[in-house]
Amino acid sequence: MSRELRVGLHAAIVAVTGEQPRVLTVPDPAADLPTALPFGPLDPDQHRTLELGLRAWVQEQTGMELPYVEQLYTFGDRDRASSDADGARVLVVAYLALVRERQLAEGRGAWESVYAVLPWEDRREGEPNVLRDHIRPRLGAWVREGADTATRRLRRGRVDITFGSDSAGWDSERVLDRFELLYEAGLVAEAYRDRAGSTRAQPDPGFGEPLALDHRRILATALGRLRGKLKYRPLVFELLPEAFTLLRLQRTVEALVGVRLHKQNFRRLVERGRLVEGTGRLESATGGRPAELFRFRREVLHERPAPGVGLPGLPPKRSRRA
Amino acid sequence: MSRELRVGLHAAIVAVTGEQPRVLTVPDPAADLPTALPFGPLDPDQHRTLELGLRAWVQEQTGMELPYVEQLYTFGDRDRASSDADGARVLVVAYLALVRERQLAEGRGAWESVYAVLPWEDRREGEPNVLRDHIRPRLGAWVREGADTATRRLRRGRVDITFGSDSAGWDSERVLDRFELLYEAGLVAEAYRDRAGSTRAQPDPGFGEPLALDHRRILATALGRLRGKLKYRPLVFELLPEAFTLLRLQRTVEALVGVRLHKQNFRRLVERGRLVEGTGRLESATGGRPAELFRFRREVLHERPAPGVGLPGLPPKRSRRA
DNA sequence: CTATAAATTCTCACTTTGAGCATAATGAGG
DNA sequence: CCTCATTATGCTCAAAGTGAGAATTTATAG
Repeated sequence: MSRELRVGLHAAIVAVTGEQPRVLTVPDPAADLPTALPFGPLDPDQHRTLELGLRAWVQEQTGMELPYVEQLYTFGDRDRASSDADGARVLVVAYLALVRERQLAEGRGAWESVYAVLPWEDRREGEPNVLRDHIRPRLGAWVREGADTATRRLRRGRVDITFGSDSAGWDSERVLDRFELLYEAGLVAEAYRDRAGSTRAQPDPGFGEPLALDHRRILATALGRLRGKLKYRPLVFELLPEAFTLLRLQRTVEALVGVRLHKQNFRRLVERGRLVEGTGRLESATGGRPAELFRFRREVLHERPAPGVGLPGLPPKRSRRA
Repeated sequence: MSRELRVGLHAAIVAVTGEQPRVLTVPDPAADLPTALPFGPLDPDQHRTLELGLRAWVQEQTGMELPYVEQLYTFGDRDRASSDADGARVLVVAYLALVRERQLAEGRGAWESVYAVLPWEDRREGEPNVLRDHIRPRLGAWVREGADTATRRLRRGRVDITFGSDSAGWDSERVLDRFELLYEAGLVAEAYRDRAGSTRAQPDPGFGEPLALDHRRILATALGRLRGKLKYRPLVFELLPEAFTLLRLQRTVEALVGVRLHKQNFRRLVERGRLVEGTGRLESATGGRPAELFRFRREVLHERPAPGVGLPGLPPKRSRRA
């Protein structure tokens, strides 16, 4: 007799408010951890498609309609927070959704800062201290702990390629690789949950706020996908109001990618790509010269096959000092 | 009482032999259609991860080990060839695998040409006739059939952006978009299977060989993903022998992307990216001057975060005449 | 009226692309 | 042996795209 099989639909709903990327969280139903992403089981009878099922659960738990939804990945590891208390096998189908910032009704969830969950991903002010002071040293230790030379070289290679080094730069899209590496190295709280008798003590607080279940992994997948897709699809505009200044657009991209951009070159890219058009109106609350308000040119969707914001290089502030 | 839920693991196993991309097919177990991709149900007790389950099924059905496997997408539409005969709800988790060309043991599957299944995707000799003579006209008809002006404009936009037009070029990665459009327009055999009483007669033979179940959709997803990823990951080398000439490398990329490339520029990209290194040995069966044999420089994986073959433009043969 | 903060415009050197021409090394046919 | 077809490999050049930063404009806060 075969074990029972269930499928959960989970949503990383992302918005950007006040130059911070945020993710919508709800109280964890299991209640031993504070926050979870909205999720619920697929109902084979009611839900005609997976995405409709997801929308139904999000609607029920947060009252929210989702204008943009995209499937991320299906997780099914047996030993990784994906089996129920009653021993059923549970698959997790994870989705990314993008919404504009908005108020949430009481008790219908809260916006959690993405970088509170994944602190090492925000490099807008240069490499964050937590990376230099906590993460890199402990990754270094993990490399040295490798049983033999081959293992150590392999580990060193993985650390370098995911977290960057002198030779290889920081690849903003490798969010999931970085999280998985921290998980394998036993540096994030999830590692304790899954392999109870781990060798280490509780991880440093700097290693980010864990979420319920596998939800931090889902968030990492979502952020990585979002960062990658930004470059060739005009997704940012899902996160912005109808009219916005170019600086606001830039700040929103920066918030997501976790890196500062060169202002003039960013504008050049956006304008050359004909992604926006001026509205004539001005925004005067800028603290300086008023900025023109722009709107997204929806037509690009019918003009070029792969429009996107692209990423000009960052100004050489406190970077490249790994 | 809830309907039963099952999960199928399906593999698009791709190789390139003789300048043709191929996909591994096995006899369809249901036997009313000739060929299917290898697949089998997830066993919640035996399969520790989804990928291991997939490998087990492929091993059993084809005797093949898979060096490279990547999850593609999870399909779960209730009304689209994804529910079993006995009425259970079935999810399909689709994977892409890459292997080197090899002989198959008797009755352990056969290599089917990818472009026999998706003929409109091969533009190496310019836009294929089937597109001009059959597909575009019927898509045009579908556009005109739209109930109102808005619908027609929307349809026209979708056709232009997926199949290209004067303004928008051909985007080789939109393989799935194209298949889905043909499905919606009722031009591929799958559309008949799913909505029995369709308005149209059988589709033209030029619309490609259907596969069992939803497998052509999976193949379209696989090809699109492969085409996209080729540009920033060194996947081609999974499909090539240890040593190869630069022309062979180029032909393999061309076979997958379905487009001809400019030879000198292609080489420049490959060499500047330091993706390969010469072996000193020569291949003399070229029909002209012998070519040097190269090998993949595995080190790039530890040097740059996003190496890949990139795509120089195509020579202006019979192109851009949509 | 002046300092400060942004917004907007321009420049400029440098790299990367797209295309095509030129030269080199084979085997086949005379 | 000589010539040609065939493919490999090198080289050039203009056009377009990038990275960095200077200069100019128009607000607001004293």
